[in-house]
Amino acid sequence: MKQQLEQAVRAAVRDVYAADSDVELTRPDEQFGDYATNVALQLAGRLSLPPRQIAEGLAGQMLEQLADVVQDITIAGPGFLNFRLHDAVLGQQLRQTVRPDGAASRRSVAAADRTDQNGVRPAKVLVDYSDPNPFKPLHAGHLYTTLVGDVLARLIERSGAEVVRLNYGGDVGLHVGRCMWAIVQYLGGEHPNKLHDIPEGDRPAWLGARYVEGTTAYEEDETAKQEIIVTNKRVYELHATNDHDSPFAQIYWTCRDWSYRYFDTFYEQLEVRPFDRYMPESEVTPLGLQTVREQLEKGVYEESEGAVVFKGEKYGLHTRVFINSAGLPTYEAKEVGLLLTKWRDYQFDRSIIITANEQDQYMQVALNSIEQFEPVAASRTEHITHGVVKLQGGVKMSSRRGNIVSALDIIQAARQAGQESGLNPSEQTILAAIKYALLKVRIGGDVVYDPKESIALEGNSGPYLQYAHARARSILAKAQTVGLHAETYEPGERSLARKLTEYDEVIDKAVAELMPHYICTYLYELAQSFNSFYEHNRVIGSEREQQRLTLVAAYADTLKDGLELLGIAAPDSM
RNA sequence: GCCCUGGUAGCUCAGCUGGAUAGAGCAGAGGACUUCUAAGCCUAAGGUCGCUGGUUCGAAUCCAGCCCGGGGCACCA
Repeated sequence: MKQQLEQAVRAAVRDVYAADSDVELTRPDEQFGDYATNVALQLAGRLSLPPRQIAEGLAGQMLEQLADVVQDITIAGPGFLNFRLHDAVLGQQLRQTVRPDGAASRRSVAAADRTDQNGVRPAKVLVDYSDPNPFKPLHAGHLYTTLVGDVLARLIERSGAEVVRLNYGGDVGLHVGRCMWAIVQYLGGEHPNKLHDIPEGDRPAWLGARYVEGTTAYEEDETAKQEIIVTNKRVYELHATNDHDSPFAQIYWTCRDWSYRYFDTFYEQLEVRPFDRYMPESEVTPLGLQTVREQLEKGVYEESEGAVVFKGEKYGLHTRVFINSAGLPTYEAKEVGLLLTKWRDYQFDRSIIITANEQDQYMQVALNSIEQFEPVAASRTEHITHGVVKLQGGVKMSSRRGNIVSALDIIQAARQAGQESGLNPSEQTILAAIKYALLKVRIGGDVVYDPKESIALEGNSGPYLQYAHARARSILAKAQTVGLHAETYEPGERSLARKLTEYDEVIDKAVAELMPHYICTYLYELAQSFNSFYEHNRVIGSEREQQRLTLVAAYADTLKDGLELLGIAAPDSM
């Protein structure tokens, strides 16, 4: 519908004024119509004509041509053209938008997402997110980045692309050295059998405590620091020699496994989609190291003070170390290995990496260096960054100290707020509260998380929308049948119908820009629109029961589809 | 110092590829209701869109400079 009207406007502009224009229809305030365009205002300067006069010329041309679709075209304000659809057309549009049988069948957007470069097969899109490091605790930031990644992957899937969910994690590197050092200290030497004494449920917390000890020792104790550096090297060697047998290696593999199990449990608890592949650093590091050395000879990288660096200054960036003076790869070299491994294994059409924005500049340097020798893979890679999660009240929770807020603390805070509200929400509702609260704000900036507000049943919250959905289902459950559609609408019905037809446009925009908060905003507005309709219009027992039930059903299906796209469950009753 | 981010109502945020009176929620004020889940509905109040210039018929939106917050700037990730 939108495209059809846009074409009609473009054609009219061509026919009447012999001009080309980029026409983008918008959704105006309801009092004006169903669709609007400001094309007359844009043309006014070029044509040296008053905008309202241009609008009149266009309206006259289109009115006849669009008679089957549009009941009127009006001109308002400085020269906006407003279109109002026939009720029957709106009803037809609604049937195309909402398909109760298979919500997931809705198509979407951008050809670039839907197909590969030649437009033949579905595009293969890699989405790399969450990326927790084994041997380190999951903090609030991991919770956020996991939810963002999960929903972006869902959005891309909705566009028809084939999505591969990747989880990259640092199972080698200084943080592992720190933790391994503290583990060995704790065990009183390299005694892997002593690990069995630690109860299964305590293991994540136990590893977290060791990590904090190792970090503190590294910063405060010079002897420990030297030992940790040695430990770090031994971890790399263990991978290089494929050592699974030495006592040190046994400790490493056992604890690494604990970490991965802990991550899996976490993802299950969050009810996010499972990952298709874990790509631990140890797996990509050799290729990264080798590539950086090769490109060092070709002049992409340079030696400086014993290290191998990329000088980003000529590209407006800064210099970063890829291989340190001890010959060990830094995160940068690992990133090279990661990207090349992705490229080798998937030949992706698009690769998206989601991280916190503190990695923004570093990633630019890494990508810029890769562009010098693998330009296609680099150009198909996008880095999306988000901010930091803060608890209401301004508590920071990011550093690698021991005073961080863990991911589970966030869930616990929501649960507690739920209990204090006296409503004892289900786990499903607690998850809805957290997910919606974090996803409703635009990705990019920091997010302030307020447990009380998130779990609140009034206002723009996940539980509110779950309830709105359950309410609609309950009306439908009371009805015998649901009508087919309406040919005419009363004003209250029409408003809701119009709002419902915006759904596809909102999804398209959310997918195209990878901005899930558009969906949140829309769903909330939709619920408000429905509540207002419902307050003023009797459904069951009304003369227009069938027409209204159609709207209720379309509304419930739309809410459910939208919530599920956000990874939020929509139970039929609450 | 340089680079990246952000600065919209008391609080938390939408709006930012320029357009019709700058929108929500929370908090605070008022109201309706013998009815399908009131977790709702209706009404009013609340704004120098960080500041100053510029571009434009038109700027919260684009450009420049400045102020304030967060992050990053060589061997951590």
